Amino acid sequence: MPAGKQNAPENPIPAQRALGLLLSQLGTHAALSFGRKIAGFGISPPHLGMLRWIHANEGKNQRELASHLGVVPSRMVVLLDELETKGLVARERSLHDRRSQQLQLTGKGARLLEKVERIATAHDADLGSSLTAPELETLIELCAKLAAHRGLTPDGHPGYGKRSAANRSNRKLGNQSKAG
Amino acid sequence: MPAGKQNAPENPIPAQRALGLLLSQLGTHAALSFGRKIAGFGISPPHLGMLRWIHANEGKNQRELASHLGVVPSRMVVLLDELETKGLVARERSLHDRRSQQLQLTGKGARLLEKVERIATAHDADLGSSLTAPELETLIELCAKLAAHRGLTPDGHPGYGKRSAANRSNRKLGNQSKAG
DNA sequence: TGATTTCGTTCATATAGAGAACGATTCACA
DNA sequence: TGTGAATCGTTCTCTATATGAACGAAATCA
Repeated sequence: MPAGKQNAPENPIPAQRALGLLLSQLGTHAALSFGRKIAGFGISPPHLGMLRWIHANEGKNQRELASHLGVVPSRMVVLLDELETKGLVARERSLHDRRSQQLQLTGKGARLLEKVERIATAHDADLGSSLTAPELETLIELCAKLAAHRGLTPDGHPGYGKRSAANRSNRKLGNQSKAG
Repeated sequence: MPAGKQNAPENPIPAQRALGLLLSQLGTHAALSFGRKIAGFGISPPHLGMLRWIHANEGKNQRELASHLGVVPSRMVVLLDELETKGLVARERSLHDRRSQQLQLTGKGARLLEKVERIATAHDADLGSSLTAPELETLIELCAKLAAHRGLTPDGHPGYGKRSAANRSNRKLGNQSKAG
């Protein structure tokens, strides 16, 4: 489909077939387009991940949330500030340990989460709309297999800090962004 | 492996099966881990994309490179400065149009590209190492199908600016990063 | 009790990316 | 042929994202 670009001497894997490149493209596309869909609600994909976790783990503190998501505590403060300012999440000093903040969704937060989950579901359906049902099933299965093998669990998924769940130990990176 | 997290009331698509989330996770993981592998050479994945394109399109100018990669011109200046400083790329004022800069790889750049392509090939192999050969073939095929349907060509792939090839028109986004 | 650790926070800093404006040049065309 | 418009690359400014150091308050250890 695209023209021009025939004169490549060496021949590494043709770009169309490079798994890493494909995944990077698709992942970025999926995340950005989803981000656009929920931007109107004033939240970003990272925020959604937080809302989900808080919803499933009411009363846990910031530390736990941060480590599940692979975010540094100081960053978590900012992200939570944003959600709290919008009235979606409430921080409450724990009675047992007055250092820690217990997190919970507000009614508004819970309602918003529900709405956004519907959008996420529709987004997923849209993403796979060019495949047949069995193809889609296969794709998801293979992706899940890959993710499991790389230690990528639904919690602490990349996109929250460069130290993703799978790299929590690995310090020291050069400069880079995404793509490959 | 991780415990706790059973009490989710509504039930949207279980996170393990959400295509968008999986792709976002895998894509970010693939890009970051690849970025780590080539960081030692002083370049990042975006730089590699540039080297590839320049190699395949010697003599074209920055404008063309920028638009193929979906990067804003002012950003391209910086990225090219980095490659030029490292002696990998040469800018040369065009004789026909003295506004534009013709791009080409230096010998050093070409040699580096070759080395890095080998790493990329190995990286791809590693990514798919948990699948059987036919599974891998299937996965790549399905991903390619998805990518083609979304208008994501090997040129101008996401990871270069938030306006990926597929969104070149779409302005105005809220705040967001990746993940979905 | 005093030393140490933990939690959340602030602050300083770094990086990536977008957009506005600009000088130099080229182009359109009257 | 000359002038206004468009184009190319650049610099500057701003914002978003992310990290790490240091710190106060509180808890825990010894």
